[in-house]
Amino acid sequence: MQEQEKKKYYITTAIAYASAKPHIGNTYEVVLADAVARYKRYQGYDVFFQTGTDEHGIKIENAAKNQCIEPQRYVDEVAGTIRRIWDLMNTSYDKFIRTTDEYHVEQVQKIFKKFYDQGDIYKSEYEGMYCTPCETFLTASQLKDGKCPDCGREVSPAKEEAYFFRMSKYADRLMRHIEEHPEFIQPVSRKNEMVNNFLKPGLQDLCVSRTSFKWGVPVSFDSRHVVYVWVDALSNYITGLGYNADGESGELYKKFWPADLHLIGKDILRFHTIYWPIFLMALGEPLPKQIFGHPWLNREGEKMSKSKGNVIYADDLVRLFGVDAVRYFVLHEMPFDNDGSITWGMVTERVNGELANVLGNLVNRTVAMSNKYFDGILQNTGVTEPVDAEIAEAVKTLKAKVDQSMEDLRVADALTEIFTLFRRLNKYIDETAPWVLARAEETKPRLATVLYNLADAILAGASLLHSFMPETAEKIAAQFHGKLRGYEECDLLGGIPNGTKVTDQPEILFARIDYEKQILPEEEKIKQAQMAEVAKPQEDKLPDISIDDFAKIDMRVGTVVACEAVKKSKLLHETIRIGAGKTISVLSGIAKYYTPEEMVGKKVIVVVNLPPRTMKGMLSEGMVVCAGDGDKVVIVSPEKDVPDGTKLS
RNA sequence: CGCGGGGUGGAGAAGUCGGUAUCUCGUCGGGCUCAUAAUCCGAAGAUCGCAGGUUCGAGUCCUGCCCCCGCAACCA
Repeated sequence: MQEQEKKKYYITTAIAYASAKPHIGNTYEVVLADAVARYKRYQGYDVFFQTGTDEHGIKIENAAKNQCIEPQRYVDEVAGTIRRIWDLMNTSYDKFIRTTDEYHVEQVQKIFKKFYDQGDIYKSEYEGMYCTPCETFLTASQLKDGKCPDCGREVSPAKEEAYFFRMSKYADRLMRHIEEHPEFIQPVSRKNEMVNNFLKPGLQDLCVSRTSFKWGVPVSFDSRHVVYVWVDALSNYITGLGYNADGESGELYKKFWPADLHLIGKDILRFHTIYWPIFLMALGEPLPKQIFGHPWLNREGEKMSKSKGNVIYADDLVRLFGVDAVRYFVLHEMPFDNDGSITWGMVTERVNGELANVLGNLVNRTVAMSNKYFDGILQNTGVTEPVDAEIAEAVKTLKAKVDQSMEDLRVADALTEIFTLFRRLNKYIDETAPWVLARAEETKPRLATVLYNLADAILAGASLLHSFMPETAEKIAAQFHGKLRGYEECDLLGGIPNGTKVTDQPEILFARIDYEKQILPEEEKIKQAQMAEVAKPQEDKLPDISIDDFAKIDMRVGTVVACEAVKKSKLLHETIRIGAGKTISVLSGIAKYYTPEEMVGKKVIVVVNLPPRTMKGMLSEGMVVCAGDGDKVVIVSPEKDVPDGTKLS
């Protein structure tokens, strides 16, 4: 970079929805952004890193109602939790914006008005399914079994007055922008998805206001409406910098907008690559330079969910492994465009195999030898061997490699490169065999240089590591009583002054962890606690019925005599014997939980007096009684053997 | 034929413009003893989902098929 003025770099994460405590998958995004932000600062950029919380919407309104508190109090609490976790992860954000902040609300109102005045927003009617008790509109995709996902009750079609944004007006311009800026949507594989699925078929106008709930930014010229999520949430990227829709924007805005990078989850890529640019076009503001939709961190292929007791939270991880171990894990373990995976066992393996064995042990043995052979004094005597050049070369090329990886946002690769240096240094120790050099007086000068080189190269590596694991890098520097190096000199050796004394009390950077003893019991505890929390009593008890109502249900014991999976569905097709020579055909949505083989021979309970129904072209004449909900389903069987056809009462 | 993503040694991944298949973990054998039962070296192990095709040559390009994962539908 030239000596001129520092280049600016504005990076944001998506703002976190303040309805619940974020799990490690959500936390990953901020850590990733933090690593990028820190590295850019290290390279000399003037960085502004913004994150925050999205605090409006019906979900929050309802959650607050359930706790009998004001929505504002509710979001204050959750936003506090979120910010505490971001801080716990040692993220270096410059600004934490909340969509309930006054300046934000004011600007959102102005932006909305401006769109309306320009004719980009018009009033119409929103049609959809409506759940009356919850007072919520639901899209087809939100419905669960055709019913309300929250209360499970019937929904009915309804209309609501709403404002819409005329997306079509800007679609061509956006399409052109995307084609002309191949780097705009990252990873590129997602670009086609957006273009083919949303732009090419023609953009639908977007509903941007609601009257069905109150907890949102009021529309200034129509008090029955509140601004619906996207205009509100996306605007944070400019309001946080002091954007002013009808006047002079603040200095920060002038300096930092447009954003260099919006780092978001792949699920909301559509909103950031289509709606957000169009809003900006409508405002006459420049578009962000790049939007990166990162993959998800899953739990061994499954989604995290409390009812499975497999949600992993950042604070639990930090308690058991330490901040930098968690940062290392999420940054290193995430592939570039596939979803990543996390388990307690995997984190343990990484901590032991890489942080303790490769890095921690390297620092430890280097410090220990310096103390043992030279009372901790580092001295470059100039006695070199050809192998030293290889180390110098490794240090020199490391910077370029990390630069390139970070440029491509391949943060995991950058970390791998740094650890490749540490592995190389472990090898260097074996190649030079300091303990052999220590045996004779005449090889002592060589020994001194070897230890000096080691310390020197470790410091260089630690300097580059700082963006990813700040605490660890500083701890390493402290052990050598040295300083982390600036970007300009981190690829050069010889930076340690001769005579520097290393610590005589080496600290273990990462202790090895015994999974069975230290982690497993904790993991179990956490799991139990989550499942207990989810097991809700009373609450969703159905209305009372009479004994007569119950008597109307004809349930029989049956035996599955044949069973096959129905192709391309979640269905199993069972043939069930419900009496001598009498069988019925039943379809059940349990293919995810049982294989056809294990179903055959099972005793089940069948409801036999339901009207037959056709699914996937096959007839179902009854229903197998199961226990459970969407996440876990088990078949109910009689506790002792009874003949098929036995009635339940 | 719903949309999208993916199938590479036991596990997880890399593989840019087609040219000897790479890394980490694990396994086995060996070395070393400074170090956190750490470290270093070596070996075994992949017909790169299957079948065709283009090519002097394909994990990499084309066609068809199979399987897995999200989302949608179905889930009496």
